[in-house]
Amino acid sequence: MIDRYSGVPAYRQVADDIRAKINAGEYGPGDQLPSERDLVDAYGVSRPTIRDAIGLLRTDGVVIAEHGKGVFVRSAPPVIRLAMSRLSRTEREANRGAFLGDAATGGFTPTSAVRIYFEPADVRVADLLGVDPGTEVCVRDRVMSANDVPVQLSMSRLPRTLTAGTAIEQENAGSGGSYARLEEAGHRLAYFTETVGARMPTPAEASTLQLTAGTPVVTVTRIAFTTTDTPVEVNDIVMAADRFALVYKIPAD
Amino acid sequence: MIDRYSGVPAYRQVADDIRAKINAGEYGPGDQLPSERDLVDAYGVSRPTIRDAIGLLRTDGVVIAEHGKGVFVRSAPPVIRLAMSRLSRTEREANRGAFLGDAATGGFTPTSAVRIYFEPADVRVADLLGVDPGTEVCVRDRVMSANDVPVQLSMSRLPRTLTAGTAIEQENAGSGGSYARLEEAGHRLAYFTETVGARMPTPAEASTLQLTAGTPVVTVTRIAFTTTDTPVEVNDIVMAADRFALVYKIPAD
DNA sequence: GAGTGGTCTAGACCACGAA
DNA sequence: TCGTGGTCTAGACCACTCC
Repeated sequence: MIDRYSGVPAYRQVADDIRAKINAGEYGPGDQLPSERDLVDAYGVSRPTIRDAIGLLRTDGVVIAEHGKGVFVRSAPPVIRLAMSRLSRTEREANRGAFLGDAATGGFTPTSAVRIYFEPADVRVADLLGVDPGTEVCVRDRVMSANDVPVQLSMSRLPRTLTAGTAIEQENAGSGGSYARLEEAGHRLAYFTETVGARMPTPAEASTLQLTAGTPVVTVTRIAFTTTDTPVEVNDIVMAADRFALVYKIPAD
Repeated sequence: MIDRYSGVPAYRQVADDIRAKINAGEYGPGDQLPSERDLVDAYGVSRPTIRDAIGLLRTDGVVIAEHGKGVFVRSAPPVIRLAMSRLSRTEREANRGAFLGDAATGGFTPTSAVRIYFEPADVRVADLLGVDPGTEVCVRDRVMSANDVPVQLSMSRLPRTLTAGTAIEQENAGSGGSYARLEEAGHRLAYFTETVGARMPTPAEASTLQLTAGTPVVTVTRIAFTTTDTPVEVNDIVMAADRFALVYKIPAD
């Protein structure tokens, strides 16, 4: 099964062969692969080599290993599509904050845990908010869950001059969320910018989002602007890449 | 240095320790880590264990190993920010296709290699384009490079009924790109949707994009719609996540 | 208890890069 | 030539899952 003289490392050949079998449907989603010991016999290499091969497939997100049970072909969870409309005033007036809007669109039961605290703005946040570094900001640090599975982290920061005395500084910001409170306080929102990227999760993110190896995170930095083009909130969002897709609509003019 | 009785695997403790030193600035971006043999002595574990630790940091994109040279702390390449305006008619009329518009925004020298071919639409593409499966589509399969480094893959498909006899079926679609040709042919574009996600690259993608381990790809599926809400193009774009960020503007109403 | 993956060792040899 | 990472072996013992 393994060509010793091809120049391609044995563990790569094994990984490629298993990957090919998965693509060919020989192993379907959820199927169990042969045990590592069986693969040792099948390919005629040592167990560490087999483990290197499986390690490759794991970091690529192709398979998942379960201790004591076996290695299984990964089946993709349903993707939740997040539309831009989740940020619309209509949604807010229907009592939904952004994440609850997501839930309505995505069809899952949302829960969220919030931690509120205050801190001086660091250079990046100050720059994005157009304030001086050190200005006190209100931080709403949230873990959002869909059907009790944590799927999104959100760290929202607003200058405290805007939040003092409002429900934004409460754990429950009230119906329509912080954006609704901002508008009530006279800061009418005009638009948001979202800067989207992706990277591998930090260990902390991997653990709270219960990410399996080989799952990147999508990062969104959302900035809310008022009708006077003043930034009033910067929100750093991290979500599991295998569970979300973001949909944007762009005018052609 | 290693606590044998903590329950935390040795290779994890080593990885965490090195990661902490990087975060603390003890090793800065571009710095070389001690050699694996030195780390063996420093931590008192075997080389495979050290290699497991470094493997973790590699798949997390924290360090890069260079054969024969050493292991280095990764320094993030400058991120190219892609704004929505790259799809505007103004950009097209300034002779720029979407990728050339990206280049103007991102400040890099763009080149691109195109392969044109025709094939029947598969179920997904047919569905997105609103045509019957099997309908012949024109495929523009491109590898885009910035300063001669491949950074983006783009697979654009249009129903051949729209492209027959136009420069879209030529390797060089002409100034303003395929979108300009479509509008000249009377298919005035109204808007695009972009569906953004992320995942680990396939081996083929990792090799053509020259991705180091631990770099995910950002995927964008762009669909172009005409003023009659007819989809005319579906474009699957794959880009290195460490080199791009996508910026979208969302109205608040 | 039997089978699974998880961790770890102490070596060996190879391929690459730089001096 | 020497130091670097890359690959590979043949074991060992542990932790988890299921019967």
